Amino acid sequence: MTSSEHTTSEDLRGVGIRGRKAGFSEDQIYGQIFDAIIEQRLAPDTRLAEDKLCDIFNVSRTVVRKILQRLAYEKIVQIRPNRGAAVANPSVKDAHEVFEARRAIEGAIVRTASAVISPSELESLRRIVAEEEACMTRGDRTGWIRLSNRFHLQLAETSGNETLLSFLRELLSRSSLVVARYDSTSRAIGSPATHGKLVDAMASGDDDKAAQAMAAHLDHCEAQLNLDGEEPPIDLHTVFAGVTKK
Amino acid sequence: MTSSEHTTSEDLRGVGIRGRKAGFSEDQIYGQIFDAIIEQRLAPDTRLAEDKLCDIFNVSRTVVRKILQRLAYEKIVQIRPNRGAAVANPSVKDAHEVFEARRAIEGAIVRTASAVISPSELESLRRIVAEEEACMTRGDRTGWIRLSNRFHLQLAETSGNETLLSFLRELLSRSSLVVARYDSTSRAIGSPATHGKLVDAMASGDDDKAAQAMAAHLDHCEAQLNLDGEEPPIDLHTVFAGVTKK
DNA sequence: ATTCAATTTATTGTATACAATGACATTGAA
DNA sequence: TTCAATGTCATTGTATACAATAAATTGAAT
Repeated sequence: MTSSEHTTSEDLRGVGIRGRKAGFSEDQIYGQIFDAIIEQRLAPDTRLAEDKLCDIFNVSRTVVRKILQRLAYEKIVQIRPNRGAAVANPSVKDAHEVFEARRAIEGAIVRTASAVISPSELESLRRIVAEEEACMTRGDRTGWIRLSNRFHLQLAETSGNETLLSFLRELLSRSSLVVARYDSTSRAIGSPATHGKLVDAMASGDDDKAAQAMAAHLDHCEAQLNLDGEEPPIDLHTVFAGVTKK
Repeated sequence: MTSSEHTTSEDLRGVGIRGRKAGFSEDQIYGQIFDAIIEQRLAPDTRLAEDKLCDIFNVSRTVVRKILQRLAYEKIVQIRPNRGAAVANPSVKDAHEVFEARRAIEGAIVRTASAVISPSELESLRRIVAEEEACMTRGDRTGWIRLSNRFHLQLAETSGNETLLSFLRELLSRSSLVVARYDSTSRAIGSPATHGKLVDAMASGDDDKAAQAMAAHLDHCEAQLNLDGEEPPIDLHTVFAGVTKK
């Protein structure tokens, strides 16, 4: 109980989550945990014990619990009653559902967006695509994912529909988890070239073409995932928990 | 402070919300508040003070707050920092967004559903439509709204996509608030006949036709709303709060 | 009377104490 | 060695106390 106080939170700190003496706003803490999950510094099924998070961020369990519940609403964290929170571990079905939902929502988004997008917004999108390419060639997977998400979010923002935007935000987070879980080679992030074609279609003002480009893009990403094989090997951990003697 | 203990919660109790001595699960309380809002027993902008809810349901503020946050996440309740929770009062823009999102999501749902729906599920849908007609002729607005929501939810359930289902659940709740706010004559609930046509299209196996029926249905509902006129008169209440002398 | 400031009151935000639950280890017998 | 039962420990669930904030009220000065 003496030494444990140090080791407890070290495993989370070691993952890039840092807290200080005092004063971390709820949103900041939320953002830190969110980023750690999305950027795959916290793997699926990693337990998020309340006390450890309290130690790290120097806040009470009240606010930690609030944040965990928020993450649970967004399906990034799973809370099981009396058993605490853990980073969500999406099933194969979840993965399919997320992409299906993205097709529906981003289809609508891209149609609206291509009708109202301004030249400067088009330019901004192209800039993101360029940065994506830089990340890809440099092998910066984390940056690449972040930029890809940024691309899709910006599209949603130009569509002007905050409701669709918030749905997409959730779906993008879940997509990141799906990629972390089912795409070891990062092929499912979606190539910058495809994003480029999407921008071209929007620039031409043909919303059907743009919608089709988006659908093709999402189909392609989903196809890159290893969803056909065996079920989540992470369950093995639980399955063999009683067998392996420590 | 003696008599206030009674009056405090009476205004909420008077709206059909009832608590007992002890023991109300979180989900039950959530459901009671949710239903009261959806069935329009609690009007938009009605304040939901934590203490009063605690009195009514005999639980601590901890659990009441958790429930309020959940409702806020679903955009049925609005929480302003340090100022408490109130029944959400959707703006005109919100109303348009909700219907736009429903077109996107229910379009996808109806396509998938019409591909996999069974005869018994078709029959079940028809039964709901029949009940809707009964409610309409009898003038039972509450029952009608409930059944209409039930119809759309069941469709989503047969599609099998839980992600789209949960999005739709949120959108239906928000739709109910929009109807409460912008449709005094209840024309925007959508006529049972339109639901009937939708079922016919699905029965024929033509998913394009079914999707089109859904789109037409939603367009029709949205068109029935009074969204063009002046901005929310409910704000007047606040505007005149300092003028009218009690 | 009206306006503004100061004070009081009501309500929400946060921390913490205690209760309840589930996980784990130890024990004992088959 | 395996299994079940039991007790201990770690962790989460709930209530409550206190702090912080915003609203309401009071009172004086104009």
